[in-house]
Amino acid sequence: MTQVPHKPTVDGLEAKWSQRWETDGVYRFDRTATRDQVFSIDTPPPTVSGSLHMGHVFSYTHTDTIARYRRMAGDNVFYPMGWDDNGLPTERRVQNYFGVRCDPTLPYDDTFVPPPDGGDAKAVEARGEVAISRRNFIELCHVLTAEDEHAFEELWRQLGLSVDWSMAYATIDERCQRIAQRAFLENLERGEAYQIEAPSLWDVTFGTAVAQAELEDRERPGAYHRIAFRRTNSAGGQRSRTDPQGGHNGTVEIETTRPELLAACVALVAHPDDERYRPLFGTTVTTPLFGVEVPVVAHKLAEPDKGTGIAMICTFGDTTDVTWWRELELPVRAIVDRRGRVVTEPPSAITTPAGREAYERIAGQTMFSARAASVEMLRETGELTGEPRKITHAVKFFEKGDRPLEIVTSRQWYIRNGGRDAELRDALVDRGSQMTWHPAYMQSRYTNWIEGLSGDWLISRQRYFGVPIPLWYPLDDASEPVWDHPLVPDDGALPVDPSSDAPPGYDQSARGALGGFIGDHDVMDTWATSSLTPQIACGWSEDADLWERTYPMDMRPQGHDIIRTWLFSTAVRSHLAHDTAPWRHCALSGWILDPDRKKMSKSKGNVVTPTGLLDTYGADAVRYWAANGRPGTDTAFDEGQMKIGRRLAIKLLNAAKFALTLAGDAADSDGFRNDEPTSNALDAALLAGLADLVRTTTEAFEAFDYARALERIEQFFWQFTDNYIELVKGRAHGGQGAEAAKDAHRTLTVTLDTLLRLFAPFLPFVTEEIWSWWRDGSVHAASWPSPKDLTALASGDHSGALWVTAAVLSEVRRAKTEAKRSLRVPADHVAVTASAADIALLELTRNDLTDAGRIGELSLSAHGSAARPEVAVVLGDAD
RNA sequence: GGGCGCUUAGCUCAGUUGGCGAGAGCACCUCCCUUACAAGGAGGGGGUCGCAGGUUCGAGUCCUGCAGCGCCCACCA
Repeated sequence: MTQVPHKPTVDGLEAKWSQRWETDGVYRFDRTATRDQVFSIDTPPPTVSGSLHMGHVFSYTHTDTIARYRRMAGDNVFYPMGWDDNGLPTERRVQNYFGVRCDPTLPYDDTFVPPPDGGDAKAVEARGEVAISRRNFIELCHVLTAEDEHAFEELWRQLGLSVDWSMAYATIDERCQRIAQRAFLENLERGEAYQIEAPSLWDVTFGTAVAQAELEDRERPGAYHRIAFRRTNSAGGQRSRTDPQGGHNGTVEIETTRPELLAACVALVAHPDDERYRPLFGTTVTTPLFGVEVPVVAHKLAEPDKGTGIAMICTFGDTTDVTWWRELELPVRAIVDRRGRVVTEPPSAITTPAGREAYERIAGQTMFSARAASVEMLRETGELTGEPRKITHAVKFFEKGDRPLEIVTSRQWYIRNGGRDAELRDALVDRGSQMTWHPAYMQSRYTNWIEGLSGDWLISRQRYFGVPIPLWYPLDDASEPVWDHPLVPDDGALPVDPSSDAPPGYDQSARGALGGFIGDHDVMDTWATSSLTPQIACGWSEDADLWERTYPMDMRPQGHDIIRTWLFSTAVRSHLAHDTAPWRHCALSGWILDPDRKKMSKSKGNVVTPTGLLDTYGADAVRYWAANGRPGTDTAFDEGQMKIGRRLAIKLLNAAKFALTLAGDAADSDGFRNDEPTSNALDAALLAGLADLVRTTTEAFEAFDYARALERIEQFFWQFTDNYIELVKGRAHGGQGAEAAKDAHRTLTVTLDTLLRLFAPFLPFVTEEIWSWWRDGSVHAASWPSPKDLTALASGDHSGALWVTAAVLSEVRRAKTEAKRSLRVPADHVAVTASAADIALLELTRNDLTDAGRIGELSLSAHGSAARPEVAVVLGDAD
């Protein structure tokens, strides 16, 4: 029985229905479904240490519309949600909030309780940071992230994501750690993970190595310093003249932005074809200040038109230095330590008293101070030519850091990703072609990234809140670790923390002892866990049954900015472990830009919080805004769109109320299984249009183009309310007899029913509300409409009838509006001239038309094949 | 330097195999309290579809070149 409220409202629907969906298990995954019946979604777990922002709402809504469509289309949707709480952002929060510091050398303290003054910044500052073990630190991370996750889940529910909450996971939870460690150990076993000591990019603030994928360039001011090197075999005194023209007389001039690295200089390099420097190849020069003899070498990466065309190679100033050092087999003369300071002990190559003295002045200094000191010394000795020339240049930063990266040599773990192996690289590029990209052009970002890789994936981090590298190293007779023979845990023991657990066959007392062991202190990069979300979500190595039903996954939604990190690293893991692509479809979402076209981000301070908007406009309205963002396209934040979304939701409520009232008892019947098709031209035209709409939106959804689907549905809906309902009012009220009314009632019922299903993926709350007035169950469990059912309801081809009738009605309205009269004013006489075909259709709909337009006399005449009807209107007297 | 994308009304954007006068929403203007909806409804004004060529009976839609904007990447001395 239809129960329509008198004054329907969109307010309060979120709380009402999200609760009902949960208790009814509307979105629960059906574990009995086989792989071909399942649509599995690899939701990228959002980072919980920050607040949710509109970008999240935007892209997660896109995914949800697809999920809801697939569910209605008959798939069993596997739609879990995860939280990414692993990694640096959480560490920083915990550190500040509780006032603690992680010291991985400390033993676990199982009696530890969090400082009670957590959150009280002043109290924390007064007492200073407390050092705790890694395990204790991680426990605190769990405490804090659990709260964050709760808040996130609430918001997602308010937004109406049709997630199966029973399958939530967190990347630092025990199961995820176990899977991450197991996957790593398998990589190790297959030779895909390896450890080497090599120069790598290093963040001096966080004290950790970072990976290529985590770099970003930032423009920074710098200066070229022109510095003279003395040619060793040119003899002469200690202070040879410098030659402003370029130093042919006994000196060679280079330009550098990093004069503080002079002590780390191991060679000068120029292009092999550079005539100016050819005579110097094979000779040596002496470094200024430090008096170290270094060779002049040739390499094709040296660019003749950059600086003076000859550069100094330091170990290590930038990644080019690393390439030169490796390919030219130069010695190491490192002077930068892990804190970003000059090491106190000078390189052994510096032997002269003057050199040692010069080194004294930079030892222990920060790069900044060392640079100033170096420049000063070079001025004193006259080896600085002219003044430093200011420039702006790009410098590499860790994306989360705020000091330039240095390059330091350290022992690190890597996973092969094609960066040093053409065959693997090609195979991974190929995997990209096994996935369908939405939009398609995004694939080139994936391909480009792989083709530009310069090394394998560095996965070890010298941090704490992360999944530990599950290895130990035996200590030899000299108490030196035997790096080549790591000790591996038993699978049953996973996850392990090598800093507090002992390896198989050892006792805890052997830790650090002669002939004993040490644990690996490092954790894995957060991406090393995040890249396993398909394995985590689908239960790899833990739940074979679930794995069988869900992997490889159907869809991976994510932002286009993390193709190089998340998407790519996930492809790597699946390729190595399962020899498959992780997903069939990659759906990329754009960013939310503020009105100034900047990406919204916390650091820019232009973030708008979603909660307030959800409260103001309602979830359906916010979803409407999001769903209007084209796949892959950056979209401006626009509250105006939310207002329109809210209006749409309200309009839907009112139109539904009205349609159901008009339809009366007919609404209670199915509507689809009526004996005879309608013969009314207007009804048939509407139903034909509706069938077309269903076809179009189905195609759009199959191509993951939710935005296109919404656009079409909305367009049809307004046509339905503005024209069809207006035209059919009189007939539905019985103005043309009972039989004619029945057709109208059924058409109203069927159209509303269909529109609700079509709108359901976008406006889940308001559609569910209306559905509940007159239908059983949830609209979200209802089937997606079929065009066949709709065309079966209409007899004859009258598809143009609605259009031409509405066009005439519009002309009549215009006449009234332009006469500044009310639409209630009768039109005494309306004369329409149109093509024969249109006139024939108008004859069929004339009663509806005269009702809706309050037309006294309607005369129709066919004339030629005019494209659009010409309408002459004579208005009546005042009402 | 390489790759990708964008450039349509004042603003935000649709326009999918090239086809009969170029669309929507917002903003602006006019009118209407019509018994579904005044946080509404009915109408209206406004665009040489970035520029220059080309293919075609016909191009916003295809091709070439150019320009501007944005993003990604690059070994940035």
